[in-house]
Amino acid sequence: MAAKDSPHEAIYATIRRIPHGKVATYGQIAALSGLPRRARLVGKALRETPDGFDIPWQRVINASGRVSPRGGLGVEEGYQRHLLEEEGVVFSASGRIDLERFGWDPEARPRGKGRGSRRQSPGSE
DNA sequence: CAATTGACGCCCA
DNA sequence: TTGGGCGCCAATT
Repeated sequence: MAAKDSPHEAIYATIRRIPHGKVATYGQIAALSGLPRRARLVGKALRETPDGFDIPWQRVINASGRVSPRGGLGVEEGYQRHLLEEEGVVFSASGRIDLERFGWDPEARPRGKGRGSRRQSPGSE
């Protein structure tokens, strides 16, 4: 395959490590991939990614906590939402996700034997 | 080489 | 809170 050490690979790798039931923003992915301000590049990379790819692209959303319109065509906007709901992610009435609860925390990522840190928010719900 | 676009992010009204 | 505008950086035409 392409022997390209493009940032694409780093982006995919970062997205792959997003835990189940959580979501990350483009800027988050970009930063973790070593691309401080290249949130758009992440989006571009994902756009190049065909449906059925082995990465949880559905967990990638924008900083607004909403799924990106993706240009309007391609897949129904409800599709991504459905996938996230299946993972346990809850959408607000406005169609937004609580990044406070479902936002992936890269700093809290257990490595090695770390067991879990639970970022449970005492929210009202 | 220059201009335009873009699965974005942040600030202001 | 929601909506609109400007900015950042790279890729594409």
